[in-house]
Amino acid sequence: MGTILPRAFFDGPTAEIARGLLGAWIVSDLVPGARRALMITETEAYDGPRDRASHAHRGITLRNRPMFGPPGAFYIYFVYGMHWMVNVVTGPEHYPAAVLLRAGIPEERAAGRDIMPATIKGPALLARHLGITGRMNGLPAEKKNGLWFESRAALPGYEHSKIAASRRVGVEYAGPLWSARKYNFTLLPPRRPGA
DNA sequence: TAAGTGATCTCT
DNA sequence: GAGATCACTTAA
Repeated sequence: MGTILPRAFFDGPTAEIARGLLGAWIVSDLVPGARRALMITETEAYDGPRDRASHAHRGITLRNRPMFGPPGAFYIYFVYGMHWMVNVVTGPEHYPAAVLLRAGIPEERAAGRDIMPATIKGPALLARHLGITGRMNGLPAEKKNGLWFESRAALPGYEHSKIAASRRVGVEYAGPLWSARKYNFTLLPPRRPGA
């Protein structure tokens, strides 16, 4: 059990929150019969109206509206006719920004193994693993909504993990300046597997 | 490397 | 209303 991250956690600079979420957990009661949790290992920041990689760059629309709303809510959208993407909204209300959740380690595979735990890698796979669909769009991350964030003790081997910052994935359309921005954050795995 | 898939957005 | 695009995944 961990401490639930309050809404205030998300009311700050987006890149900072994207880093802060690494090693934190997202917990879901959305899959019938089993609580699922992932330790977050990869995030991306989409920060403000000038970020040309962000859906909010061209102003508010029906789809991106949650990005303009209060921090700590989910922004979830559908792409390529089959995939759900999960973001959590950051920054002050009316400032469009969010953090995309791209990868995590499932707790059931992480516990008590001496092998390297398998990572759920890719935003659509992460969403599917946690049973997340568009019905969570715009809702705050709270336990009563079945999807929330927790701070917990680090997984074995991850106690002193470093963070790598690199370019965001799949945003070439944003042009050289914004696609080169190092807004992708990855929690580096331990040198040796397990603990 | 390319197909699959359909909502969304931008232009007519 | 039409056409292009897409913060991806999987099979080859």
